[in-house]
Amino acid sequence: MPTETFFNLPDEKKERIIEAAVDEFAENGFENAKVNEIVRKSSIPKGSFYQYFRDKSDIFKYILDIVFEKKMQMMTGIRDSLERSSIFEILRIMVGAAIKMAEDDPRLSKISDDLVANKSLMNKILGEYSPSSNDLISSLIKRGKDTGEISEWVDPEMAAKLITAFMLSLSEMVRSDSEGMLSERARDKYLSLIKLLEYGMKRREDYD
Amino acid sequence: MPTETFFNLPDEKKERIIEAAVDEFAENGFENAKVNEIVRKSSIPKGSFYQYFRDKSDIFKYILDIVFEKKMQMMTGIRDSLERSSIFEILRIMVGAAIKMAEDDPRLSKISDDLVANKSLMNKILGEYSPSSNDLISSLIKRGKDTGEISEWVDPEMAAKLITAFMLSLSEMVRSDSEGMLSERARDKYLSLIKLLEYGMKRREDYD
Amino acid sequence: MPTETFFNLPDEKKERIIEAAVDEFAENGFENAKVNEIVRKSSIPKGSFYQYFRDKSDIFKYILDIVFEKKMQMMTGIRDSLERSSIFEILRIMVGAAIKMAEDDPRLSKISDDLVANKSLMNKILGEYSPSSNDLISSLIKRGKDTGEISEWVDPEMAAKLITAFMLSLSEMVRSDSEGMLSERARDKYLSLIKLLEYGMKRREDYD
Amino acid sequence: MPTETFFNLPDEKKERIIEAAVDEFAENGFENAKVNEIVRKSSIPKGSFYQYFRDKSDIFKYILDIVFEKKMQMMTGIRDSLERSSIFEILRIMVGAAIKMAEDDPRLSKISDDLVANKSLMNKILGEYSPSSNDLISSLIKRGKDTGEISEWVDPEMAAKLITAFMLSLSEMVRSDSEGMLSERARDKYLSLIKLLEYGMKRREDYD
DNA sequence: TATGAATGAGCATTCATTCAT
DNA sequence: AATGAATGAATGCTCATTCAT
Repeated sequence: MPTETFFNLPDEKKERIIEAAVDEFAENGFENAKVNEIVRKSSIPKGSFYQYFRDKSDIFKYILDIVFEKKMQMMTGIRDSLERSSIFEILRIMVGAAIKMAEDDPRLSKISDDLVANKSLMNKILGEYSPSSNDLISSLIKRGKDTGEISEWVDPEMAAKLITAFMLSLSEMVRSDSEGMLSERARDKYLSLIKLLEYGMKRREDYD
Repeated sequence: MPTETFFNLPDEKKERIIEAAVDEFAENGFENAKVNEIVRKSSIPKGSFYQYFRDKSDIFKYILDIVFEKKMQMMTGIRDSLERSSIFEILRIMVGAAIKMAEDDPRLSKISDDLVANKSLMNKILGEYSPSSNDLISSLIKRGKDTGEISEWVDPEMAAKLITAFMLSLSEMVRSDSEGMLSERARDKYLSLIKLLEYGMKRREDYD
Repeated sequence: MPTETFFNLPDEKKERIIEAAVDEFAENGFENAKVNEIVRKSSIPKGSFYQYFRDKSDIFKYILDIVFEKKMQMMTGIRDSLERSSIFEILRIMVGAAIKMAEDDPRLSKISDDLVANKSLMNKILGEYSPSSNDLISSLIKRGKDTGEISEWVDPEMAAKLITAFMLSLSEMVRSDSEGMLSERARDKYLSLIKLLEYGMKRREDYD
Repeated sequence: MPTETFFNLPDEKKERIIEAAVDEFAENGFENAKVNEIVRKSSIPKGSFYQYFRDKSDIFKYILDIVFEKKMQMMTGIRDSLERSSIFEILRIMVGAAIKMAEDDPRLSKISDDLVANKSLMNKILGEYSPSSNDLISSLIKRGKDTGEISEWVDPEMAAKLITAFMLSLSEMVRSDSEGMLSERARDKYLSLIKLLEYGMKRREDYD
């Protein structure tokens, strides 16, 4: 965590530092990000940096906090629907959130995805265990199997990992989508992939 | 390519060097791998390293050759079936190969996956363009749409990216599968994911 | 150009570094000069060097700036006389400047001469083209031919190269002149060489 | 000096090695020439190189021997005329020889010139003293003054150095003369520079 | 003697972190 | 608290020379 000194800074300055760090981490990942560069981009003295943050990991973790917060904001609506909606509906919401995040704030989205994709980094930064979205998703799938929405043969852990990979890949597609794909059509295209997942897992008489 | 000097080395030594390099690249990726470390692990003088390889890229490319060769061995059977089999059959073979590779030689599998996942690295190492498995897969999907196996609404490029992500994720699962899952049951589990994909994309009267 | 960091250094330290660099470059030329040596001679940490200068070229260019400035100081008087003096008068001034420089600051003189003599270095350091003293001198000679001061048969380009070589050689002589030759006599001696050039090129009835 | 081993080699091999060394030294000068490269170009084993020559200096000195020998061949005619010709005639012959050498064997010419121009290299390679062409030329000039051919005010040592610089510069011009300048016209152009020197030094009533 | 692998000191450069004011 | 200079271990790479067969 940043020091008190950091939090006492005027907002504008804090903003500038965060901005610079987000930029640097999104572009280069944790390992290749340079403290020098963050310091340069935010125009603060190098010494100050180490008065605000213990080290590179420290500011990275702080940025991650921001990422998670943002993610949670995007997910509002999920919580409410968690109880009453079909699992596919929930999935659709989550995917929608991921897409929105990738569109609205590609850099935060990138940082988050990097972390999810890179287990050793995750352990290094966040310590041994880490809840991960996998757990949430696999529990959703289990429930889906219980309610009969999802086929018997689907393995929850496996499917959860697949879905995670799928969402990462979606984010990446959105981010690298140079044309922007103009919202509507884009979303359609992406959502068709969810349809794929849904058809894949859905329980049906003629198949099981 | 390594120099002749390298190829003239006693097998034991070559082995040691390759071993060290595979280790280092698998663990750290290209950028973060250290020549120093390869040199230390294989107990050769630093100068020798540069008598065997032009630079870090050189030995990395060489390791990639080994990776591809291994991959090709694993894929035997695909070539033959490429013409006559259903696209899902082919997918099943490819996935089987990826799984076998991840089981047999997790480090090579890791190196390969890193490359597939990291476009900029790919360009840096292998030159500007590079076919990528995406191209193969998306053309398979197109064919599937033509023959009516696959639903109209499936977007080939998107689905290809998804499948690629899926395969990467599969590899990763297998690799991190500490118990080993002892073959049979494991494969079943993994293959069920393909079923998911198949059901997801397959053309069906009641849905399209 | 050096970084701001460098310019903020106490004068004594800047001096020490410049001193060390001038020494090193004068003695070994650009290619063979060692950053390590500059660092050792000036007793600064290696890391600091790279906080002051981008790389070896950077400090070299900076030293060249100093060289040129010095040269310009020495040349005061040329500007004024450029229009109204005979070409031989101008040459005399230039030579005088070169000599003074070689006496006052042999190391700077050496560095400058190296650059003039080494076209490929010049291109490498200063970019593709570079006016070079040849251009100035050959245009002077052309003018001399126009005004009838210089014989018809003199080829300006050739003569310019000769004169450049002559001036380099003069500098070198002065520098290696261990006794110092105590000013007056020295200058006489050197100036006699210009007389040689003058007589050589001057238009005369009985010869042309 | 090369070892006996070297001299016992078949001519073709000796030739190849010399060829490679001349190439490398002409292109890069002594300091920047690489033993590795000589070894590569001549296709001999690295170990052999050190069985033929003590070190890099050793082969360089040997190449210098060849250079001098060649130079002497080119100078034939000088010896004979040394006694009876006017000093300017002799100079003309020397210059002619330098030009011929630069045309016939630009690489040897380059190596030789580098040495003449680089006193510290000369000392390093040939030991403290070294006769140098200067001595010959300055004694010629002295004689010229004695016989009244050359003006009183000419300082022999200085003029000798000038002439040396002049000859180096001539060689360089010839070598870099990409068009080749088709012999005849070329020589004229170059010889006009000697005329310049001659007119410059010659004793004349109206000047002295 | 021929061969080519072995060696290691040396080079330019980078960067996270600490220190002094 | 702010500042920016100081630091040095580490990195990728080079090359003359020696060693072992």
